[in-house]
Amino acid sequence: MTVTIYDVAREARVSMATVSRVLNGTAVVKDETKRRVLDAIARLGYRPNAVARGLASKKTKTIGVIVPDVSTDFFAEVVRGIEDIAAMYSYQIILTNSDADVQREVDLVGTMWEKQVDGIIYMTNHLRPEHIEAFEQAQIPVVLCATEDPERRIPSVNIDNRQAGRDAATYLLERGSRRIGFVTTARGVSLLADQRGNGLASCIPADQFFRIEVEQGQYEEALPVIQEQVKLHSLDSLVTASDELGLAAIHAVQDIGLKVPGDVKVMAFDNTKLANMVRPQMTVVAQPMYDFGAVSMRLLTKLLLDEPVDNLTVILQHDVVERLST
Amino acid sequence: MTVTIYDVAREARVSMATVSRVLNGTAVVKDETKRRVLDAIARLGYRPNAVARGLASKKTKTIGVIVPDVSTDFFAEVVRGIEDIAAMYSYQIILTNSDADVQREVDLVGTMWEKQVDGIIYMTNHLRPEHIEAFEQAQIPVVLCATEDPERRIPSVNIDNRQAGRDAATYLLERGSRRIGFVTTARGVSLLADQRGNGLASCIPADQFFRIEVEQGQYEEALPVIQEQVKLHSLDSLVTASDELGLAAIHAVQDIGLKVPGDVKVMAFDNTKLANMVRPQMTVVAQPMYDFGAVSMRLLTKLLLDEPVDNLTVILQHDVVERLST
DNA sequence: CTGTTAGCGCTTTCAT
DNA sequence: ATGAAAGCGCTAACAG
Repeated sequence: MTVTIYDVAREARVSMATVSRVLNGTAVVKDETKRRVLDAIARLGYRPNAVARGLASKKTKTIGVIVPDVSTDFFAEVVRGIEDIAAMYSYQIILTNSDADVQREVDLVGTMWEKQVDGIIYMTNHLRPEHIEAFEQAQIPVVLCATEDPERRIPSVNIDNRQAGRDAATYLLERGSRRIGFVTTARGVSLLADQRGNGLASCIPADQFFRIEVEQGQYEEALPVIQEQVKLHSLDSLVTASDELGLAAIHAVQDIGLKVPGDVKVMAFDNTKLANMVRPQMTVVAQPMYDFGAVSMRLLTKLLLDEPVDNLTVILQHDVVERLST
Repeated sequence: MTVTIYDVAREARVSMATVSRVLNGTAVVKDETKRRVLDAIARLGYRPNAVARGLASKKTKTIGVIVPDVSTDFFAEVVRGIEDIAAMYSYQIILTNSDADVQREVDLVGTMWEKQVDGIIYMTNHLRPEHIEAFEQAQIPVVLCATEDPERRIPSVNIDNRQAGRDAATYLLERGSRRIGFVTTARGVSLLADQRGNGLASCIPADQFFRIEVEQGQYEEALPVIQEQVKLHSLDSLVTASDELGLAAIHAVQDIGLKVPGDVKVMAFDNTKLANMVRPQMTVVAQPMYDFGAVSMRLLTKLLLDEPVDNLTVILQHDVVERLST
């Protein structure tokens, strides 16, 4: 039924070891012999069994990817970046969604362990001791992606979120903003969002800075909250933790009869496709989402292939992109 | 270093077979013995090696997912549906992007074969003989997702795209539309889009129907094309193959000084989050994206677990959702 | 209810 | 340059 390396060996009149050698390029094989083997492989339609190979070699050529939710613009783009580079290095990815639930995240590391993945690319809102412990127990190389380990124990790829917050603040302050609202999720939910908030707060006088919390960070629920806060505090500017919230901000402002950017400036984080597709097009602090994934995966390949790595915590550049909402 | 089933057996003073039994519930084990085994497992921090298990049992509990591009709203949502149900049945998914390239798609089936996946969920714009051949060669159960096999050889989950096209046409015709443009990708690129187009065309008099082709189907490139065609043919309605194109349609119309829906009605396909987040909110033919994935995966589990299946080609319901753009 | 024994299909020494 | 043989860690008969 299934054709194995034995069948190929017999067909080519060599030993299975030789077949393995031409398959993996592990050692020099005489040209003539190699040809015979390749012919046999083609004739039989042989495909090496990666599971058997994985058991024997203890390398599976698969990478575990743990992400809060792929269906999100941001992470979908990151995952694309991961998969592209993985494919380039002949790795496949096992994708799992954690919904940012700590218990589930830890369980997933266990699953990845059982699957014997060669490495893990890990995204979460907030790295906890439980995560670190799970990584150590599983003994699998991990790269944090768009996720920060404040103590730099785990390799990671990220931007400088605090600086990004400061840059947003500076941008607005320079343009005369004096009552700035920061639309974000509840504190503690996302370390990154909190850091951006801290960056903003560090540049803006306390009496000019207003934190606006939207539980899930979704468009629908954000609209009324933002409207209320803009009116209540007579805000002249809004910074949002995501493009989706940015759009909510624009609409919320418009719905109470004010103009963007005339009455209220709106500046979002991320720069997904959405930012460019709405009217007015949004000024954003752009994040290199695809690169988060691509660079993380590249870093992981370096770790796996024992290539030299000069820096285990890489900081990608962010970028203020000025458009029409400010 | 790594603890194996042998170590557990020794620690629990039973044979490896017994450990395997309590692990898999394959046979009845005395309570007392089971307890000893479970204790040993906990004490040693044992994790079964899924690769070894896969080699021995010829089942890997992993599913291959081949998708044109996860970073797309539509497919990201589908993949989420797949993964949720997969997790529910203790399957993991290997995710790969094909960019809708036929050669790459065929190669990926080969990769999945090598990885010994238990099944494949397959999405493509246009099913070709090469695909069918690849499936047959690999001998792996396949479920087509949001993809149609006109000859119904392969199990699939889809909506009735022709009917969806007719429904869109009917909706607009009943509301007085007489010059209707269909904004879509080039013919032949996407069978589904073509079928919807056919559905539309079958209900609309030929001299009232205008096909507007946008090469990649993206927002930016669509804007000028749509503007030109709307002016050229004095269109009073636009149907678009995606929400992204729907938004492009709205903006294109507004940019030439016309009103949506006053002067031109816009109706999109899909109903991603976007449709609800733009102004005016878009009337759409809603597709059950999450369910495409979830139902496909569920169907695949039935196939894999030999559960009875009454229909191998399942047609999900679509739905016209009226909002403010028509 | 539990133990013994073959493999699963491949990689990897160790010889030659 | 090539072959022989010993596992990798587990499941699955087959005994008992």
